[in-house]
Amino acid sequence: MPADGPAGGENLLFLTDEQLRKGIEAMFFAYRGFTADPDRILEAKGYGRAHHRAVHFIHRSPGTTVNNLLSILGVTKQSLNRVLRTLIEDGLVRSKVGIRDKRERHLSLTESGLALEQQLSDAQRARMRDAYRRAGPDAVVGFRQVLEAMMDPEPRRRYTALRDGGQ
Amino acid sequence: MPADGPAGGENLLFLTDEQLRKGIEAMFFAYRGFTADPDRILEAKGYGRAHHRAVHFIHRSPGTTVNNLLSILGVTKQSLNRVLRTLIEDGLVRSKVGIRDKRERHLSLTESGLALEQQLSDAQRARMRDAYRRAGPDAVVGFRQVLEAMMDPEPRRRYTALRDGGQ
DNA sequence: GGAGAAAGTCAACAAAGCTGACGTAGTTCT
DNA sequence: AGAACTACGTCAGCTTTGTTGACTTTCTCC
Repeated sequence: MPADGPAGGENLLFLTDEQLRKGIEAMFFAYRGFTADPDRILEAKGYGRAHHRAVHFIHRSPGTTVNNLLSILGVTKQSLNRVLRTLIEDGLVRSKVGIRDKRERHLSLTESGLALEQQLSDAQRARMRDAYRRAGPDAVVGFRQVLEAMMDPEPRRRYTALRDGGQ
Repeated sequence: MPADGPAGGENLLFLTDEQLRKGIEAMFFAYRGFTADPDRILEAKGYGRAHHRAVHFIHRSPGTTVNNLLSILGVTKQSLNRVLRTLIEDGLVRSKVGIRDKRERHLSLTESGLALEQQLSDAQRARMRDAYRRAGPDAVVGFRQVLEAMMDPEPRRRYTALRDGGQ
């Protein structure tokens, strides 16, 4: 046992506090890089990260309801409403009264909304593509596995549902 | 060429827009999980994520100066100062006037500051450890590679310097 | 010794989160 | 038909954390 180190036989060096600390800091710095490009674009247009998230998820699920968006984003309706109102006023998002249930509002992107989404996701995908390319396919698989394991159960359920089914 | 798909020979399926979109969303949901546990602890004590970051990096580099911390965190000194002031008032952080240069303040954690840091990093490491364990060592290597490739150059330089040298 | 740079502090403002209360329209249950 | 519930929107007010601008103290260099 002494020869195998404190872990006692298995190779668990990747679970040391030091390794975990590095993972934590990597997550911090990487997330900042991940949001940096969209942040610059958004700032120039007077929007923030909250607008980006709304636009992204409306784009992914056109016709989604406010309530639906709320549970994906995990914010209060007052907070989302503030963002949504400016997006609708600026003509980037369309809100249509539901047919079956008229209490619901179905959200979708307008032409200019789609244009902004394109611009934002182009920038973010470029960053992601570059990282993927430099790290290689095997690393990408591992990357996704760890991220998925790090999510809370409910977002994970939501994520994996879209992961494979998403076209 | 048609048999190999549009990429033309290489296996670049992991670079499709759809794959990249999944990576982007995974990053979003995972980061939320990543910060969830510390956020709960902090909220109970009346602190926010900014306090966590300050405490973390002071812990990692005791005796660091305000300016140094500033460039790691990438915020304005006024913003950091507000956080630092409450931490000092509450007796979690110690600020010592520099000996060689009296303009500088050297920061370090007090006993109770260390206790909070411990509590926060325990929670965050537990989450990270669990994710690592479930994904396995190979996945962890890939995870770190992609994150590193996603950072902006300057944070990456700073990160890799600490990555291997850190104790 | 004086000019200017550097480190840190104070004040005031903005974005985006939160809670709580309330209104309105539409749906469902009894 | 009436009561209860749901979806959405809004007002008011608070917090955290980012910003810029103005200021003091301290050091460095000419």
